[in-house]
Amino acid sequence: MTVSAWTDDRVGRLKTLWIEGRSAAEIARDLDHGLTRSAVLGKVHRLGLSAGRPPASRSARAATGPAARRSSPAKAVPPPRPETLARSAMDAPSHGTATILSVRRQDCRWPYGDPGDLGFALCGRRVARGAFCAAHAEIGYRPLRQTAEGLRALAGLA
DNA sequence: CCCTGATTCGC
DNA sequence: GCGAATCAGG
Repeated sequence: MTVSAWTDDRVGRLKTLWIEGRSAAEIARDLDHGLTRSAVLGKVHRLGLSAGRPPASRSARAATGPAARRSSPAKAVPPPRPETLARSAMDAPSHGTATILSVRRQDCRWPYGDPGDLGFALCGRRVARGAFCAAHAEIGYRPLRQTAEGLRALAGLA
């Protein structure tokens, strides 16, 4: 019985992880099975997840590569990119509630203010990923699109 | 050189 | 549908 490597379970996890911004290689490792990052990428594309998802950091590679080099049958060009700011980034608190002494493992460590300042604080919301809450993780961890804009919004500036 | 995603194409 | 190979790029 040759069962497809892509069981509903794995596809589900793939979607989740991909949307979270995990890299293809990382997902391949997480899903286990002999899956390679190529397999993951291939599946991602077949699922149409890469269309408008996380550009990670690579600049949109428009048309250079095997495609352009070989034939390039006018491939689908990613048209709309509506998202302007990570939603959860907007949910970030305007100041912290934890301190260096009170912060626990499950408290977001995103810093507010100058560490040498009396009012220095850490975010303190529940950790979602790594050391940060969901909103701050989006800003602090690489696979973010508009990092600069996110920080700007967070700072309350325009 | 490590890594990233993107694309193609034989299977 | 699948994924290795290959690509451009950081």
